[in-house]
Order: sequence, then structure tokens, then C-alpha cells
Amino acid sequence: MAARASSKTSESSDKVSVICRALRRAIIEQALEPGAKLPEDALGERFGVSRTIARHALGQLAAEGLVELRRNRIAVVATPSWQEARDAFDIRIELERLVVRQLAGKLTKAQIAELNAHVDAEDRARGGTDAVSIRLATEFHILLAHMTNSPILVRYVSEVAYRCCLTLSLYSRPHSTECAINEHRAIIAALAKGDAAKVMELMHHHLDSVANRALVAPTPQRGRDLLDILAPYADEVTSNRVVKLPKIARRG
Amino acid sequence: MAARASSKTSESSDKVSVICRALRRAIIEQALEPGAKLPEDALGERFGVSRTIARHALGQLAAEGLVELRRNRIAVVATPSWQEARDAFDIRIELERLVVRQLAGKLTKAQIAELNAHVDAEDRARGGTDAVSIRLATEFHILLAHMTNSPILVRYVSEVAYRCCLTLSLYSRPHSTECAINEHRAIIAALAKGDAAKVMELMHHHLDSVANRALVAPTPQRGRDLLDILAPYADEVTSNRVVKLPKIARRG
DNA sequence: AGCGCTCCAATTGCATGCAGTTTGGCCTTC
DNA sequence: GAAGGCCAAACTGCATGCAATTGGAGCGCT
Repeated sequence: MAARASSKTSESSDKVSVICRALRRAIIEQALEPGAKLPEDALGERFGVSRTIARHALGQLAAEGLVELRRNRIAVVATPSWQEARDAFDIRIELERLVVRQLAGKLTKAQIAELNAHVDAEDRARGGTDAVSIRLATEFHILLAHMTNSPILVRYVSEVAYRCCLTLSLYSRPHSTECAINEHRAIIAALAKGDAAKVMELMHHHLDSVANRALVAPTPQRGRDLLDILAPYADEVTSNRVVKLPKIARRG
Repeated sequence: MAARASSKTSESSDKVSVICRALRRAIIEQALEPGAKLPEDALGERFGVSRTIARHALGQLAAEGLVELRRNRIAVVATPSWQEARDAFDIRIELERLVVRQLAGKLTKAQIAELNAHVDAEDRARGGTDAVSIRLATEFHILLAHMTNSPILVRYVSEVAYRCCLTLSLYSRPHSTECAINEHRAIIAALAKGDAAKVMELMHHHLDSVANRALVAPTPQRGRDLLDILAPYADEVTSNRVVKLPKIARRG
């Protein structure tokens, strides 16, 4: 029997949603790097909509954590700190353990075939760019979440997976995706077999190793924002009076 | 040592954010029941802003799952199905186990005092309305999440806790909050003692029992939307051709 | 050069206006 | 009296316009 009865969860076809999807994809494929500016005007013009719509889309993406919004400032693609990246992975591990726990032994043959087909696609994409491989790997996890047919779970897994994607582009060294693909296959096998404990363990290990491979170390030099680095020092000052520094250069 | 260095995570003071906060609170205190209509005009007038802003706020709340938005239709306070409510609690259990796992043994004396003070407040509020008790209980959990100082975790725990709040107002029988308060105290004690496994178990049991006390059973009668009830039946029909019924009366 | 100042283009925050869609009542018809 | 069609009011989807804020170029001073 299928994990649950099917139901639609796709986003509506508002102009706002269209822009959200486009930006989301651009971000996770690293066409837009973390820190990239996203002026409302430019987005509106690019997508043929008014600034109102672009603004609304940015609001949605900010709610998902993909975009940072500060009052009266240009929106930028989010630049998670190393710690936030690690936190995201920790949350992701728990959520996806829940996913596979619900799914173990409950998948139809068709669903298993769909999963295998996806991993095949990942395999074929191994020659391509890293960005595509990462996107496909992420989509595998989202596909799993969809099969639980819990819209809330889908939403959270998707969001946190996208965030992880984002951090991979920030902190990851060019990494081989082969073992990840094998781990995907192992997860499918354990799901089919119905061994919940085993598949939870597999998923945990899989995500943990992806995180460890990517988040090499708290390398404060690489892509970190100066203010983040100084934050712990500033915290020791009375929070109102900010330390006066000789012109802090923020990354453009 | 504190769980982590402190940092601000509060929402900005946009008009949009103000409206979001107000609506969120109104919803979780059941001033706005699930299904209540939220026309943009009315909200704008009530809060002294334009429809644009009200609309944006509704978009944010929809992203949090507190509001349902359908194209060209009046926004309504979300009406989660029983299954969605159960899913929300399942996710919440995992997230909050993560919270206490990170917090066990890492709290400062000041933080423990803050937690105790909050539970004292819960105690004092026992005479008041159920809505206030539920809100305070929820805020205890959010306070815990804040102490991890992981913004992502705070966001997810808050969201899912609010959603649970919402479902409590839908499905819960008037329930006594006393045992919940005692469980909160037990969690604080275990956190102070630093017994991670124990406190995870406590949190799991606490949330599970809240869920079980509230989500008594798949009672299709109470507050459920007629279309939800009929959904499983409709699923057995070819999905395109909808069963013709003699004028379905939706809850107004 | 390096630092501080002023001013203007770029950009956001928000309200309003118009067009298209839905809703709910009324009227006709059976 | 019930079913169905019609129409106005209500409401949303979206673009545009205006005021306020920002940040960076240019300029003078040390």
C-alpha cells in the first residue's frame, strides 16, 4: 500500500510563486551566489512584473531563509554562517529520519521505481556540473519527503534542504558525489525491505557525512562576513554601545 | 557556560511584521477561529495600513501555515485536518528533542531562573482562560528554542508550535493544564542536571501526551470541513469528474 | 594619500487606482 | 416551493506614483 493517499501540494500559479520558484532554483544552482544583490526593480523588470510582485516574492523567500531582507536595504541572497549551516544540517537529519521512519515498508513498487529512476538520473548527471548534481541529490530527498504525503513535512524538509544546498555552495570544496549516490541506493533498499531502524541510521549517516564533507571546518576566512567573525567579541561589550571600528569593509 | 553567545533574533518593526505579530497572536489565542475570514480591506482598515501591506502580511502568515490563501478568494485562518495536526506534533517532537539535546547541561543559572519564572507565570495563569494557558505553555517551548541560539531552530519550533496551538483550538476538549506544567518543571530539572537522554525522553513524552490528550481521535464531526470528511470517498471517483452533490454547504 | 562632508542617483516603504474574478442575493421559471 | 440564471457588490491581482531612506561619488581639508 502507498504511504498515504495522494493529494496535490504544488505551489499555485501566481506570478509571485513563479518568481519564487525561479529565484529558488537560481539560488540553489548557484547562478546567484550568496550575497548577490536582488533589487526589486531589477527583478520586476527581468520577470516582467511590477515591483510589488517582486517585493512579495522576496518576502516569501526571506521567510524560507533563502534571502536576507533588511529595512531600506537591497535584498541579498542569504549568507548563512558556518554555525547556521551546521544547525541546518542537524535539523535536517532529524526531519529526514522522521521521513524514512514513516516510509519504511510502506512504499509501493511504483514509488520504489520512481526513486530508483531518480537515482539513475543522478548517476547520468555525474559528468555534468557540480551544481546540477547537488540539485538532483537535494531533489531526491524532497521526493522522499513528498511520499510521506505530509504537506508540513514536505515544506520543512524542502526548506531546510534548500538552505543546506545554499551552504554547500558557500563552504564546500568540490566534492565527489559518488558515495552520496550509493548511499541513496542503500536507503532505497532499506526502505523497500522495511527496516525502519536501519534506514534511519543510514539516513543519519548519509546526511552527517555530506555535512562533514562539505562543512570542512569553521574556516573563518572563507566567505564569512566580517561582522559575524567579530560578533562574539562585540557581545562582550554593552549591547547598546557598539564598538567603533575604523570603517568596516563589508563584502560588496 | 551559556548554551551559546546571545544575539538578537526579533522581528523587524515593519508595518508588515507588526500586523503579522498581531494576527499570529489573535490566532493562537483563538480570538480568530480556524476558518475565520481575513479580507485584505478589513485588515488594512483595522490596522491603519493599505491593502498592500495587509496582503503582504497574509502572505507571510500563509508561509508559516497559519493562514490559507487561495487565488481570488478571501484568506482564512488555517483549518488543519486531523492528520496534519498529528503530523505537526510528530515533527514538533523531533525538533524539540533536538532542542533539549543541545541544551542539556549547557544552561546558565540565569537561564534556568528565566525558565522557572516562566513556569511560575503559567502556574499563576491557571485560573484564567484556556487560551492564555495554551499560549503560555507554547511560549515556554519557544523560550527553550531561543536558548539554543540557533535562529533556524527557533523559527521552525515557533512555527510548528503555533500550528499545534491552532489545532488545539480545533480538536481539543477543555483539558487541564496542570500535568503539562509539572512536566515543564521536570524538563527544567533534567536540563539543569545535564541528563540529555533523560530530558529528550521527557520532552518526547510531554509532547506526545499533549498531542494524545488534545487530538482525541479522528473525530470527523467536530469542526471538520465537510470537504475533508468527504475527501476519502471522493478519491474513489475518477479525480476529474467530481461527484455531483445537492448543493454542498460549506461552513461560513 | 587618508579622512570627513555634502549631495544626488538608486532604491525601498507604502498608498492608491483599475481591471478581473468571485460571492451572494434576487428574479425568473418550472 | 425549489432550481437555475443574472447582476451588483465585494474582493482580489497587479501596476503605478510619491515620499523617505540609503550609499557612494565627488570634493575639500589635513
